[in-house]
Amino acid sequence: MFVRVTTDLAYWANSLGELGIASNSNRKIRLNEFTYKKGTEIYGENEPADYVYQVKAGAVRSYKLLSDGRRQIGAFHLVGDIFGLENGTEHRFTAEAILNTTVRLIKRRSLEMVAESDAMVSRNLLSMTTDNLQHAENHMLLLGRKTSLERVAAFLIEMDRRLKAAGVIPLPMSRRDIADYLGLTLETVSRALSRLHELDIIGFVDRNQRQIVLLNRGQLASLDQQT
Amino acid sequence: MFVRVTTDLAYWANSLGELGIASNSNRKIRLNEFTYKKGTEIYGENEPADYVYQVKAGAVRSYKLLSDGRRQIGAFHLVGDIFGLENGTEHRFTAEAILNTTVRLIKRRSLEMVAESDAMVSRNLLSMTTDNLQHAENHMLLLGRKTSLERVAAFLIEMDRRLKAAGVIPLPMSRRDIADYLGLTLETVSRALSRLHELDIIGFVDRNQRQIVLLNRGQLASLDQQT
DNA sequence: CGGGGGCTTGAGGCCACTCAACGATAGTGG
DNA sequence: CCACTATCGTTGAGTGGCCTCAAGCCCCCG
Repeated sequence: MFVRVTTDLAYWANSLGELGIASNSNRKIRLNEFTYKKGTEIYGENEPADYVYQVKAGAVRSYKLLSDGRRQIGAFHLVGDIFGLENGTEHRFTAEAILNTTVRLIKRRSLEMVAESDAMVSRNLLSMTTDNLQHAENHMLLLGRKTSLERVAAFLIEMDRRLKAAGVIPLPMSRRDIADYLGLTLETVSRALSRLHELDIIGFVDRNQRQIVLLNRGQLASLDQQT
Repeated sequence: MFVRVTTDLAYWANSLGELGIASNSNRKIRLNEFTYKKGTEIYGENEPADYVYQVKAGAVRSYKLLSDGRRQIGAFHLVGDIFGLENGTEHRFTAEAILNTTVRLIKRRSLEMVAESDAMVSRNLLSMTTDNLQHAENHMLLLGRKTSLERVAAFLIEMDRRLKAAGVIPLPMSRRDIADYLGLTLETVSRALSRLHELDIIGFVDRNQRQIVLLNRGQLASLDQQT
Protein backbone atom coordinates (compact mmCIF):
# COMPACT_ATOMS: atom_id res chain seq x y z
CA MET A 1 0.00 0.00 0.00
CA PHE A 2 2.57 2.50 1.06
CA VAL A 3 5.50 3.24 -1.14
CA ARG A 4 8.91 3.89 0.21
CA VAL A 5 9.83 7.45 -0.51
CA THR A 6 13.38 8.61 -0.93
CA THR A 7 13.45 12.34 -0.97
CA ASP A 8 17.14 12.69 -1.46
CA LEU A 9 18.92 14.06 -4.46
CA ALA A 10 21.72 11.56 -3.96
CA TYR A 11 19.32 8.73 -4.72
CA TRP A 12 18.20 10.40 -7.90
CA ALA A 13 21.74 11.09 -8.95
CA ASN A 14 22.51 7.42 -8.40
CA SER A 15 19.57 6.51 -10.56
CA LEU A 16 20.99 8.68 -13.26
CA GLY A 17 24.27 6.88 -12.93
CA GLU A 18 22.69 3.47 -13.08
CA LEU A 19 20.86 4.47 -16.21
CA GLY A 20 24.14 5.36 -17.79
CA ILE A 21 23.20 8.98 -18.06
CA ALA A 22 26.12 11.26 -17.62
CA SER A 23 25.89 14.89 -16.73
CA ASN A 24 27.80 17.04 -19.16
CA SER A 25 30.97 15.30 -20.22
CA ASN A 26 31.60 13.45 -16.99
CA ARG A 27 31.04 9.77 -16.86
CA LYS A 28 30.06 9.83 -13.20
CA ILE A 29 27.08 11.77 -12.02
CA ARG A 30 28.18 14.42 -9.64
CA LEU A 31 25.95 16.43 -7.38
CA ASN A 32 27.10 19.98 -7.66
CA GLU A 33 27.22 22.02 -4.54
CA PHE A 34 26.96 25.73 -4.15
CA THR A 35 27.01 28.13 -1.24
CA TYR A 36 24.92 31.25 -0.97
CA LYS A 37 25.72 34.06 1.42
CA LYS A 38 23.14 35.08 4.00
CA GLY A 39 20.44 37.20 2.44
CA THR A 40 21.23 36.45 -1.19
CA GLU A 41 18.74 35.27 -3.76
CA ILE A 42 18.93 31.69 -5.01
CA TYR A 43 16.32 32.20 -7.69
CA GLY A 44 13.55 34.66 -8.42
CA GLU A 45 9.86 34.26 -9.04
CA ASN A 46 9.11 33.61 -12.70
CA GLU A 47 12.69 32.78 -13.52
CA PRO A 48 13.24 29.61 -15.55
CA ALA A 49 13.50 26.58 -13.28
CA ASP A 50 16.64 24.86 -14.47
CA TYR A 51 17.70 23.30 -11.19
CA VAL A 52 16.27 21.53 -8.20
CA TYR A 53 17.89 22.18 -4.83
CA GLN A 54 18.48 20.37 -1.58
CA VAL A 55 19.60 22.18 1.56
CA LYS A 56 22.84 20.73 2.86
CA ALA A 57 23.48 23.39 5.47
CA GLY A 58 21.69 26.60 6.36
CA ALA A 59 18.09 27.65 5.74
CA VAL A 60 16.04 29.13 2.92
CA ARG A 61 12.81 31.14 2.65
CA SER A 62 10.45 31.01 -0.35
CA TYR A 63 8.14 33.97 -0.80
CA LYS A 64 5.88 35.97 -3.06
CA LEU A 65 5.69 39.75 -3.14
CA LEU A 66 2.92 42.21 -3.89
CA SER A 67 3.87 45.28 -5.87
CA ASP A 68 3.88 47.48 -2.77
CA GLY A 69 6.27 45.22 -0.90
CA ARG A 70 3.91 43.11 1.17
CA ARG A 71 5.49 39.69 1.44
CA GLN A 72 4.10 36.22 2.04
CA ILE A 73 6.56 33.48 2.86
CA GLY A 74 5.16 30.18 1.64
CA ALA A 75 7.69 27.88 3.23
CA PHE A 76 10.98 27.58 5.04
CA HIS A 77 13.43 25.02 3.70
CA LEU A 78 15.66 23.44 6.31
CA VAL A 79 18.51 20.96 6.16
CA GLY A 80 17.55 17.99 4.01
CA ASP A 81 14.61 19.70 2.36
CA ILE A 82 14.29 19.76 -1.40
CA PHE A 83 12.97 22.92 -2.99
CA GLY A 84 12.67 24.62 -6.34
CA LEU A 85 10.89 21.64 -7.81
CA GLU A 86 8.33 22.99 -10.24
CA ASN A 87 6.22 21.14 -12.71
CA GLY A 88 6.13 24.07 -15.07
CA THR A 89 9.23 25.72 -16.41
CA GLU A 90 9.24 28.69 -14.06
CA HIS A 91 9.75 29.18 -10.34
CA ARG A 92 6.64 30.28 -8.54
CA PHE A 93 8.48 31.77 -5.57
CA THR A 94 11.59 33.74 -4.87
CA ALA A 95 14.07 31.76 -2.79
CA GLU A 96 16.60 33.44 -0.52
CA ALA A 97 19.26 32.16 1.85
CA ILE A 98 18.37 33.05 5.44
CA LEU A 99 21.83 32.04 6.64
CA ASN A 100 24.94 31.19 4.72
CA THR A 101 23.58 28.17 2.96
CA THR A 102 25.04 25.27 1.05
CA VAL A 103 22.82 23.49 -1.43
CA ARG A 104 23.18 20.50 -3.66
CA LEU A 105 21.92 20.99 -7.19
CA ILE A 106 20.61 18.74 -9.85
CA LYS A 107 19.54 19.69 -13.34
CA ARG A 108 15.80 19.63 -13.77
CA ARG A 109 16.18 17.95 -17.15
CA SER A 110 18.24 15.15 -15.62
CA LEU A 111 15.61 14.60 -12.99
CA GLU A 112 12.91 14.43 -15.61
CA MET A 113 14.91 11.83 -17.46
CA VAL A 114 15.25 9.66 -14.38
CA ALA A 115 11.56 10.02 -13.62
CA GLU A 116 10.76 8.95 -17.15
CA SER A 117 12.26 5.53 -16.68
CA ASP A 118 12.27 5.04 -12.94
CA ALA A 119 8.73 4.66 -11.62
CA MET A 120 9.92 5.03 -8.08
CA VAL A 121 11.49 8.40 -8.70
CA SER A 122 8.35 9.39 -10.53
CA ARG A 123 6.27 8.42 -7.53
CA ASN A 124 8.60 10.35 -5.29
CA LEU A 125 8.08 13.47 -7.35
CA LEU A 126 4.34 13.13 -6.96
CA SER A 127 4.73 12.39 -3.28
CA MET A 128 6.87 15.45 -2.72
CA THR A 129 4.43 17.65 -4.57
CA THR A 130 1.62 16.21 -2.48
CA ASP A 131 3.55 16.97 0.71
CA ASN A 132 3.96 20.54 -0.41
CA LEU A 133 0.28 20.72 -1.25
CA GLN A 134 -0.69 19.36 2.13
CA HIS A 135 1.47 21.92 3.87
CA ALA A 136 -0.09 24.71 1.81
CA GLU A 137 -3.59 23.45 2.60
CA ASN A 138 -2.93 23.50 6.32
CA HIS A 139 -1.33 26.90 6.00
CA MET A 140 -4.42 28.29 4.28
CA LEU A 141 -6.45 27.32 7.34
CA LEU A 142 -3.92 29.05 9.56
CA LEU A 143 -3.81 32.23 7.47
CA GLY A 144 -7.53 32.43 6.93
CA ARG A 145 -8.92 31.52 10.32
CA LYS A 146 -6.46 31.39 13.21
CA THR A 147 -5.69 34.08 15.78
CA SER A 148 -2.20 35.45 16.24
CA LEU A 149 -1.52 33.29 19.28
CA GLU A 150 -2.73 30.17 17.50
CA ARG A 151 -0.52 30.96 14.53
CA VAL A 152 2.59 31.42 16.61
CA ALA A 153 1.83 28.26 18.59
CA ALA A 154 1.39 26.33 15.34
CA PHE A 155 4.64 27.75 14.05
CA LEU A 156 6.57 26.65 17.12
CA ILE A 157 5.08 23.18 16.92
CA GLU A 158 6.05 22.92 13.27
CA MET A 159 9.59 24.09 13.91
CA ASP A 160 9.92 21.82 16.93
CA ARG A 161 9.06 18.89 14.71
CA ARG A 162 11.36 19.96 11.92
CA LEU A 163 14.52 21.21 13.57
CA LYS A 164 14.60 20.22 17.20
CA ALA A 165 18.14 19.86 18.44
CA ALA A 166 18.53 18.49 21.96
CA GLY A 167 15.37 20.04 23.29
CA VAL A 168 15.87 23.53 21.99
CA ILE A 169 14.60 25.00 18.76
CA PRO A 170 17.32 27.02 17.07
CA LEU A 171 15.27 29.30 14.83
CA PRO A 172 17.28 30.46 11.84
CA MET A 173 14.79 33.16 10.81
CA SER A 174 14.04 36.62 12.12
CA ARG A 175 10.79 37.84 13.68
CA ARG A 176 10.01 39.55 10.39
CA ASP A 177 10.38 36.27 8.51
CA ILE A 178 8.12 34.53 11.01
CA ALA A 179 5.59 37.35 10.67
CA ASP A 180 5.59 37.14 6.88
CA TYR A 181 5.13 33.39 7.13
CA LEU A 182 2.20 33.71 9.53
CA GLY A 183 0.49 36.69 7.92
CA LEU A 184 1.20 38.96 10.90
CA THR A 185 3.51 41.85 11.75
CA LEU A 186 6.78 41.33 13.53
CA GLU A 187 5.47 43.21 16.59
CA THR A 188 2.53 40.87 16.89
CA VAL A 189 4.83 37.86 16.68
CA SER A 190 7.08 39.32 19.34
CA ARG A 191 4.13 40.02 21.64
CA ALA A 192 2.80 36.50 21.17
CA LEU A 193 6.19 35.02 22.05
CA SER A 194 6.43 37.24 25.12
CA ARG A 195 3.00 36.09 26.15
CA LEU A 196 3.98 32.43 25.76
CA HIS A 197 7.06 33.20 27.80
CA GLU A 198 4.99 34.82 30.58
CA LEU A 199 2.76 31.76 30.63
CA ASP A 200 5.82 29.54 31.09
CA ILE A 201 5.03 27.70 27.90
CA ILE A 202 8.29 28.58 26.22
CA GLY A 203 11.70 29.71 27.37
CA PHE A 204 14.44 31.73 25.71
CA VAL A 205 17.98 30.46 25.70
CA ASP A 206 20.17 33.05 24.08
CA ARG A 207 20.13 36.83 24.18
CA ASN A 208 18.83 37.46 20.69
CA GLN A 209 15.89 35.19 21.39
CA ARG A 210 16.50 32.93 18.40
CA GLN A 211 16.72 29.78 20.49
CA ILE A 212 13.51 28.64 22.07
CA VAL A 213 12.75 25.74 24.36
CA LEU A 214 9.29 24.29 24.77
CA LEU A 215 8.43 24.02 28.44
CA ASN A 216 4.90 22.77 27.99
CA ARG A 217 4.20 21.18 24.65
CA GLY A 218 0.72 20.08 25.64
CA GLN A 219 -0.38 23.59 26.51
CA LEU A 220 1.16 24.87 23.30
CA ALA A 221 -0.72 22.29 21.27
CA SER A 222 -3.98 23.20 22.96
CA LEU A 223 -3.42 26.83 22.00
CA ASP A 224 -3.33 25.80 18.38
CA GLN A 225 -6.84 24.71 17.58
CA GLN A 226 -5.97 21.87 15.28
CA THR A 227 -8.52 20.52 12.80
CA MET B 1 8.78 20.53 -23.59
CA PHE B 2 5.15 20.82 -22.72
CA VAL B 3 3.08 17.73 -22.27
CA ARG B 4 -0.50 17.50 -23.35
CA VAL B 5 -2.68 17.17 -20.31
CA THR B 6 -6.01 15.46 -20.32
CA THR B 7 -7.79 16.18 -17.09
CA ASP B 8 -10.87 14.17 -17.82
CA LEU B 9 -11.98 11.02 -16.09
CA ALA B 10 -13.36 9.71 -19.37
CA TYR B 11 -9.84 9.55 -20.77
CA TRP B 12 -8.61 7.63 -17.78
CA ALA B 13 -11.52 5.24 -17.97
CA ASN B 14 -10.65 4.67 -21.60
CA SER B 15 -7.09 3.95 -20.64
CA LEU B 16 -8.35 1.37 -18.22
CA GLY B 17 -10.36 -0.20 -21.01
CA GLU B 18 -7.45 -0.26 -23.39
CA LEU B 19 -5.36 -1.94 -20.77
CA GLY B 20 -7.98 -4.64 -20.49
CA ILE B 21 -8.69 -3.73 -16.92
CA ALA B 22 -12.29 -4.18 -16.08
CA SER B 23 -14.00 -2.63 -13.11
CA ASN B 24 -15.76 -5.24 -11.04
CA SER B 25 -17.20 -7.94 -13.24
CA ASN B 26 -17.98 -5.75 -16.22
CA ARG B 27 -15.93 -6.05 -19.32
CA LYS B 28 -16.38 -2.40 -20.22
CA ILE B 29 -15.19 0.35 -17.91
CA ARG B 30 -18.12 2.44 -16.89
CA LEU B 31 -17.93 5.81 -15.23
CA ASN B 32 -20.41 5.74 -12.43
CA GLU B 33 -22.45 8.84 -11.82
CA PHE B 34 -24.03 10.00 -8.65
CA THR B 35 -26.11 12.98 -7.63
CA TYR B 36 -25.85 14.77 -4.30
CA LYS B 37 -28.56 17.05 -3.00
CA LYS B 38 -27.73 20.64 -2.20
CA GLY B 39 -25.91 20.90 1.10
CA THR B 40 -25.04 17.22 1.50
CA GLU B 41 -21.60 15.85 2.22
CA ILE B 42 -19.74 14.00 -0.51
CA TYR B 43 -16.93 12.91 1.75
CA GLY B 44 -15.48 13.99 5.06
CA GLU B 45 -12.03 15.01 6.15
CA ASN B 46 -9.92 12.01 7.17
CA GLU B 47 -12.28 9.53 5.56
CA PRO B 48 -10.65 6.91 3.34
CA ALA B 49 -10.25 8.21 -0.18
CA ASP B 50 -11.69 5.42 -2.28
CA TYR B 51 -12.94 7.51 -5.18
CA VAL B 52 -11.93 10.42 -7.35
CA TYR B 53 -14.68 12.76 -8.55
CA GLN B 54 -15.40 14.99 -11.49
CA VAL B 55 -18.19 17.57 -11.41
CA LYS B 56 -20.65 16.98 -14.21
CA ALA B 57 -23.25 19.49 -13.04
CA GLY B 58 -23.47 21.69 -9.97
CA ALA B 59 -20.75 22.97 -7.67
CA VAL B 60 -18.79 21.71 -4.67
CA ARG B 61 -16.92 23.29 -1.76
CA SER B 62 -13.91 21.72 -0.03
CA TYR B 63 -13.14 22.90 3.47
CA LYS B 64 -11.41 22.33 6.77
CA LEU B 65 -12.93 23.07 10.16
CA LEU B 66 -11.46 24.12 13.49
CA SER B 67 -12.99 22.56 16.58
CA ASP B 68 -14.99 25.69 17.39
CA GLY B 69 -16.58 25.82 13.94
CA ARG B 70 -14.33 28.27 12.13
CA ARG B 71 -14.23 27.16 8.51
CA GLN B 72 -11.71 27.63 5.73
CA ILE B 73 -12.81 26.73 2.24
CA GLY B 74 -9.78 25.66 0.26
CA ALA B 75 -11.37 25.46 -3.16
CA PHE B 76 -14.58 25.52 -5.13
CA HIS B 77 -15.02 22.76 -7.69
CA LEU B 78 -17.04 23.76 -10.74
CA VAL B 79 -18.25 21.85 -13.79
CA GLY B 80 -15.42 19.83 -15.29
CA ASP B 81 -13.19 20.03 -12.23
CA ILE B 82 -11.72 16.92 -10.73
CA PHE B 83 -11.52 16.72 -6.95
CA GLY B 84 -10.93 14.24 -4.16
CA LEU B 85 -7.63 13.19 -5.64
CA GLU B 86 -5.30 12.45 -2.76
CA ASN B 87 -1.93 10.85 -2.78
CA GLY B 88 -2.41 9.41 0.65
CA THR B 89 -5.29 7.18 1.58
CA GLU B 90 -7.39 9.81 3.31
CA HIS B 91 -9.23 12.93 2.21
CA ARG B 92 -7.73 16.12 3.55
CA PHE B 93 -10.90 18.19 3.16
CA THR B 94 -14.59 17.77 3.63
CA ALA B 95 -16.45 18.11 0.32
CA GLU B 96 -20.06 19.30 0.15
CA ALA B 97 -22.45 19.92 -2.70
CA ILE B 98 -23.30 23.63 -2.92
CA LEU B 99 -26.12 22.94 -5.38
CA ASN B 100 -27.71 19.72 -6.45
CA THR B 101 -24.63 18.20 -7.99
CA THR B 102 -23.94 15.29 -10.32
CA VAL B 103 -20.48 13.79 -10.23
CA ARG B 104 -18.68 11.09 -12.16
CA LEU B 105 -16.71 8.67 -10.04
CA ILE B 106 -13.73 6.48 -10.60
CA LYS B 107 -12.13 4.10 -8.16
CA ARG B 108 -8.87 5.37 -6.83
CA ARG B 109 -7.33 1.92 -7.17
CA SER B 110 -8.27 1.79 -10.83
CA LEU B 111 -6.70 5.13 -11.42
CA GLU B 112 -3.51 4.03 -9.71
CA MET B 113 -3.39 0.99 -11.95
CA VAL B 114 -3.69 3.11 -15.07
CA ALA B 115 -1.04 5.48 -13.84
CA GLU B 116 1.25 2.54 -13.22
CA SER B 117 1.41 1.62 -16.87
CA ASP B 118 0.39 4.79 -18.66
CA ALA B 119 3.06 7.44 -18.31
CA MET B 120 0.75 10.07 -19.69
CA VAL B 121 -1.86 9.47 -17.02
CA SER B 122 0.89 9.49 -14.47
CA ARG B 123 2.08 12.85 -15.74
CA ASN B 124 -1.47 14.12 -15.65
CA LEU B 125 -1.76 13.19 -12.00
CA LEU B 126 1.38 15.16 -11.21
CA SER B 127 0.18 18.04 -13.34
CA MET B 128 -3.18 18.18 -11.56
CA THR B 129 -1.52 18.08 -8.18
CA THR B 130 0.77 20.88 -9.27
CA ASP B 131 -2.20 22.95 -10.41
CA ASN B 132 -3.79 22.48 -7.01
CA LEU B 133 -0.53 23.44 -5.35
CA GLN B 134 -0.22 26.56 -7.45
CA HIS B 135 -3.74 27.60 -6.55
CA ALA B 136 -3.01 27.05 -2.88
CA GLU B 137 0.22 29.06 -3.11
CA ASN B 138 -1.57 32.03 -4.63
CA HIS B 139 -4.32 31.69 -2.06
CA MET B 140 -1.80 31.84 0.78
CA LEU B 141 -0.68 35.22 -0.50
CA LEU B 142 -4.28 36.38 -0.62
CA LEU B 143 -5.10 35.12 2.87
CA GLY B 144 -1.91 36.34 4.45
CA ARG B 145 -1.45 39.74 2.90
CA LYS B 146 -4.38 41.15 0.95
CA THR B 147 -7.06 43.58 2.13
CA SER B 148 -10.74 42.69 2.04
CA LEU B 149 -11.33 44.65 -1.15
CA GLU B 150 -8.36 43.02 -2.87
CA ARG B 151 -9.59 39.58 -1.82
CA VAL B 152 -13.07 40.12 -3.19
CA ALA B 153 -11.67 41.58 -6.40
CA ALA B 154 -9.39 38.56 -6.80
CA PHE B 155 -12.30 36.26 -6.14
CA LEU B 156 -14.43 37.88 -8.84
CA ILE B 157 -11.58 37.70 -11.33
CA GLU B 158 -11.09 34.01 -10.56
CA MET B 159 -14.77 33.23 -10.92
CA ASP B 160 -15.02 35.29 -14.08
CA ARG B 161 -12.28 33.18 -15.58
CA ARG B 162 -13.74 29.91 -14.40
CA LEU B 163 -17.47 30.19 -14.92
CA LYS B 164 -18.31 33.14 -17.10
CA ALA B 165 -21.51 32.57 -19.03
CA ALA B 166 -22.39 35.23 -21.61
CA GLY B 167 -20.85 38.08 -19.71
CA VAL B 168 -22.41 37.41 -16.33
CA ILE B 169 -20.92 35.43 -13.48
CA PRO B 170 -23.54 33.11 -12.00
CA LEU B 171 -22.12 32.49 -8.55
CA PRO B 172 -23.32 29.21 -7.11
CA MET B 173 -22.13 29.95 -3.58
CA SER B 174 -23.49 32.11 -0.77
CA ARG B 175 -21.80 35.13 0.79
CA ARG B 176 -20.86 32.93 3.72
CA ASP B 177 -19.09 30.50 1.41
CA ILE B 178 -17.24 33.35 -0.28
CA ALA B 179 -16.26 34.72 3.13
CA ASP B 180 -14.94 31.36 4.31
CA TYR B 181 -12.97 31.07 1.09
CA LEU B 182 -11.46 34.54 1.47
CA GLY B 183 -10.83 34.45 5.22
CA LEU B 184 -13.41 37.18 5.91
CA THR B 185 -16.91 37.45 7.37
CA LEU B 186 -19.98 37.46 5.19
CA GLU B 187 -20.72 41.06 6.19
CA THR B 188 -17.31 42.21 5.01
CA VAL B 189 -17.81 40.42 1.69
CA SER B 190 -21.19 42.04 1.30
CA ARG B 191 -19.78 45.49 2.04
CA ALA B 192 -16.96 45.00 -0.45
CA LEU B 193 -19.41 43.97 -3.16
CA SER B 194 -21.60 46.98 -2.38
CA ARG B 195 -18.57 49.19 -2.65
CA LEU B 196 -17.63 47.72 -6.03
CA HIS B 197 -21.22 48.28 -7.11
CA GLU B 198 -21.12 51.93 -6.01
CA LEU B 199 -17.92 52.38 -7.98
CA ASP B 200 -19.65 51.00 -11.07
CA ILE B 201 -17.12 48.18 -11.28
CA ILE B 202 -19.69 45.44 -10.97
CA GLY B 203 -23.43 45.16 -11.51
CA PHE B 204 -26.05 42.89 -10.02
CA VAL B 205 -28.44 41.05 -12.29
CA ASP B 206 -30.89 39.13 -10.14
CA ARG B 207 -32.61 39.90 -6.87
CA ASN B 208 -30.62 37.59 -4.63
CA GLN B 209 -27.36 39.08 -5.93
CA ARG B 210 -25.91 35.77 -7.05
CA GLN B 211 -25.38 36.91 -10.62
CA ILE B 212 -22.72 39.52 -11.13
CA VAL B 213 -21.55 41.30 -14.24
CA LEU B 214 -18.14 42.90 -14.52
CA LEU B 215 -18.50 46.44 -15.80
CA ASN B 216 -14.84 47.37 -15.57
CA ARG B 217 -12.49 44.45 -15.54
CA GLY B 218 -9.41 46.65 -15.72
CA GLN B 219 -10.33 48.59 -12.61
CA LEU B 220 -11.13 45.35 -10.85
CA ALA B 221 -7.78 43.89 -11.77
CA SER B 222 -6.00 47.00 -10.51
CA LEU B 223 -7.77 46.62 -7.16
CA ASP B 224 -6.20 43.20 -6.81
CA GLN B 225 -2.51 43.84 -6.33
CA GLN B 226 -1.21 40.89 -8.27
CA THR B 227 2.32 39.62 -7.77
C1' DC C 1 -49.46 33.35 4.18
C1' DG C 2 -46.20 32.39 7.62
C1' DG C 3 -41.41 31.06 8.46
C1' DG C 4 -36.78 30.82 7.45
C1' DG C 5 -32.69 31.71 4.96
C1' DG C 6 -29.87 34.94 2.42
C1' DC C 7 -28.33 39.65 1.84
C1' DT C 8 -27.56 44.39 3.17
C1' DT C 9 -26.66 48.03 6.26
C1' DG C 10 -25.63 50.37 10.64
C1' DA C 11 -23.39 50.89 15.30
C1' DG C 12 -19.95 49.69 18.29
C1' DG C 13 -15.97 46.90 19.80
C1' DC C 14 -11.65 44.53 19.51
C1' DC C 15 -7.60 42.49 17.74
C1' DA C 16 -3.89 43.23 15.07
C1' DC C 17 -1.51 47.10 12.82
C1' DT C 18 1.11 51.49 12.90
C1' DC C 19 4.24 54.52 14.80
C1' DA C 20 7.66 55.25 18.02
C1' DA C 21 11.28 54.71 21.48
C1' DC C 22 14.73 52.01 23.47
C1' DG C 23 18.21 48.33 24.60
C1' DA C 24 21.14 44.74 22.95
C1' DT C 25 23.91 42.63 19.57
C1' DA C 26 26.62 41.71 15.55
C1' DG C 27 29.14 43.30 11.87
C1' DT C 28 32.40 46.94 10.01
C1' DG C 29 36.19 49.77 9.44
C1' DG C 30 39.72 52.47 11.48
C1' DC D 1 40.74 46.29 19.76
C1' DC D 2 37.35 49.62 19.94
C1' DA D 3 34.00 53.02 18.41
C1' DC D 4 30.36 53.20 15.16
C1' DT D 5 26.50 51.78 12.85
C1' DA D 6 22.94 48.86 11.24
C1' DT D 7 20.04 45.28 12.51
C1' DC D 8 17.15 42.85 15.53
C1' DG D 9 13.97 42.40 19.24
C1' DT D 10 10.83 44.23 22.76
C1' DT D 11 7.43 47.19 24.54
C1' DG D 12 4.07 51.04 24.78
C1' DA D 13 0.41 54.14 22.91
C1' DG D 14 -2.92 54.98 19.73
C1' DT D 15 -5.35 53.86 15.37
C1' DG D 16 -8.09 51.44 12.15
C1' DG D 17 -9.94 47.63 9.44
C1' DC D 18 -12.46 43.97 10.03
C1' DC D 19 -15.50 41.55 13.26
C1' DT D 20 -19.63 41.31 16.18
C1' DC D 21 -24.20 42.16 17.10
C1' DA D 22 -28.43 43.72 15.52
C1' DA D 23 -32.25 45.09 12.61
C1' DG D 24 -34.69 44.99 8.50
C1' DC D 25 -35.79 43.63 3.68
C1' DC D 26 -36.65 40.37 0.15
C1' DC D 27 -37.47 36.09 -1.71
C1' DC D 28 -38.20 31.33 -1.77
C1' DC D 29 -40.74 27.57 -0.19
C1' DG D 30 -43.62 25.03 2.45
